[in-house]
Amino acid sequence: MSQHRHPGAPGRAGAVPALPDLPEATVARLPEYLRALHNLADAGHETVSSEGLANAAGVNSAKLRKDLSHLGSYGTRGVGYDVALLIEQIESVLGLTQCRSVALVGVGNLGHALAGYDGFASRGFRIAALFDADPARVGEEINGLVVRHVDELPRVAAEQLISIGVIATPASAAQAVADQLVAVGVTSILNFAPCVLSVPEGVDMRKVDLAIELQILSFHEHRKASLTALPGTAGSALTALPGGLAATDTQEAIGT
Amino acid sequence: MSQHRHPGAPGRAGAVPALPDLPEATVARLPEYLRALHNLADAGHETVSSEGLANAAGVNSAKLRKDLSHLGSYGTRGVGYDVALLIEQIESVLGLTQCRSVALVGVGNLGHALAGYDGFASRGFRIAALFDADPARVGEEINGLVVRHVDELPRVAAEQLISIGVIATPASAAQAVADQLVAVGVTSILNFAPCVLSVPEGVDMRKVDLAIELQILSFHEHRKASLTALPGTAGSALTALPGGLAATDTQEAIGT
DNA sequence: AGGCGCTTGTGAAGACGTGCACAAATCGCG
DNA sequence: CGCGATTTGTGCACGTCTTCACAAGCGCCT
Ligand SMILES: NC(=O)c1ccc[n+]([C@@H]2O[C@H](COP(=O)([O-])OP(=O)(O)OC[C@H]3O[C@@H](n4cnc5c(N)ncnc54)[C@H](O)[C@@H]3O)[C@@H](O)[C@H]2O)c1
Ligand SMILES: NC(=O)c1ccc[n+]([C@@H]2O[C@H](COP(=O)([O-])OP(=O)(O)OC[C@H]3O[C@@H](n4cnc5c(N)ncnc54)[C@H](O)[C@@H]3O)[C@@H](O)[C@H]2O)c1
Repeated sequence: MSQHRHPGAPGRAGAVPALPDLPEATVARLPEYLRALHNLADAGHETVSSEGLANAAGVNSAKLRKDLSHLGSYGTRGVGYDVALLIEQIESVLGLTQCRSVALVGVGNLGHALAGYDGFASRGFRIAALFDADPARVGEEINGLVVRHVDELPRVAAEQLISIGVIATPASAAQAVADQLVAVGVTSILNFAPCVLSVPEGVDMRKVDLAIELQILSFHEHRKASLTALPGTAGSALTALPGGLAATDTQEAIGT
Repeated sequence: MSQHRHPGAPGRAGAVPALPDLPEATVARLPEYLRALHNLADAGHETVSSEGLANAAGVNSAKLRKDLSHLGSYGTRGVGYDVALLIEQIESVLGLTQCRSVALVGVGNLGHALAGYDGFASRGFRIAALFDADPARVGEEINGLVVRHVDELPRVAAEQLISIGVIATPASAAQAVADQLVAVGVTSILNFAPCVLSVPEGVDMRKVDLAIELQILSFHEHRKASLTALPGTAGSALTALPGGLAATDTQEAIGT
């Protein structure tokens, strides 16, 4: 992945924050830290050690410290990190201090679930508009939002600034929708359709593909099966645990 | 990620296939190649060059060749790869030659969408059972499958071999559900709940988290905004493309 | 048969990510 | 005031992944 290293960009940011050019792997973990921190805050913790937070987020403590050090975070040696302060810092870095508007295109099977999901608002994202191409769906109201025809996208985008576009149409329509989103100035897209999309430089694309996840799991399942076929050691994977308690130390396969 | 290198395991597999211990990054891309290959096959192509397939899958051609070389694939120099043969090879490596049964736990907002999704069957996965804890949902029929109470999991799992468990419950119930799945012998789990789950060694866990994807996009959006604030060069990201055609060469940010 | 163009497979180098291990810093307590 | 317990921040080494560049192989055309 050679992306996100925009070539001619000078290392300095505009005004106050002085963005320190975080490693992509770190960025991908910050949201997990953030969720763990919110849980800790709700539980009444004022501070947390790197070990504690790492456990709560399911990562190595050294990795966590390095990640936080990248954003110049201030922990106190011998004590740990101030939970509230760290939440503030991470939210600031992730750009979550302002509420971001999301446009959802394709209100079918999956689109309905997404439109009704409350996990958006709780993290500072607001579904600003719903679009579909099917006249039968246009006008339907979901969660207080009316489904509009996708042709109205330019007009709606002109009214309110759309931060992120979400594509939940069939794969055959996804590229066209992406082009439309880009045309109205959307520079971040999350795609649920199982296909590759081309977008111009400067537009960020992320993809969620259920089938791929299942196939990766299938591979490991296949591999485990052919390993238990004959080796003398360890066939314990198939036996259930004694109690219902899972071991708290292991966590496997987070390809992300 | 130190996972998937099971320590004591000898390098040799059981019988025929001689699994060559693929790099994890390669495994994650094989499903994409597979989809691209199916598209090519449907379009009537008999062979494809690494360049052509790489384009269709949205990756670098050198990377694609190295990936395929890992599974000992036989392309022909000067010609390319036999599409049908390559499909067969990849499906065999991914363990897709046998149909895998999936158990879905949590038939709520998201669970309904998943249960009604036809992208499962088309890739060799079969939803074998639906479970929920809410008595009001038990008995409901979705897509020809009856929702059962989650307490019946052991009995159902004994009847049919479950390959993969999918968790679509609220986060508060996810760990308990994971424990139950592990207890009945499931060794691969796909989790949609926004939380970290502990599973014993030998069980593979993958996670799909919408909120994390949005927050990563938010970060890049934030970064782009503070870059366009003052630098003299390149403010072209905001201007729409000339036609509706997207450039075919760039693709950004696939953290997966 | 021979040459030519095209494509694969891979060695090597570099970029990136991870985790250990330890010095430096801070707090609390005697 | 000093000391020990604790925890952060990071230098360093290692493994993984990516990309370039090119020799070797294949088919086709003359
Ligand atoms: N349902 C799932 O659980 C699931 C899971 C993973 C991925 N997906 C993928 O998500 C996408 C949507 O899945 P779904 O099950 O909701 O399909 P669906 O057919 O139920 O919904 C698709 C919706 O998109 C609309 N649409 C079609 N063309 C459009 C266009 N050009 N502009 C705007 N809207 C348009 C249709 O009218 C329809 O309402 C598919 O690509 C699917 O492969 C679905
Ligand atoms: N809806 C979305 O678009 C979306 C997107 C991303 C992630 N998620 C996550 O997916 C999960 C499900 O979301 P949802 O919108 O479908 O929620 P939901 O509340 O609509 O559905 C949850 C279902 O799980 C069932 N359930 C609760 N405890 C259970 C248990 N112990 N065993 C079995 N079933 C149990 C409930 O009865 C309910 O039917 C949540 O964790 C959510 O954060 C949802």
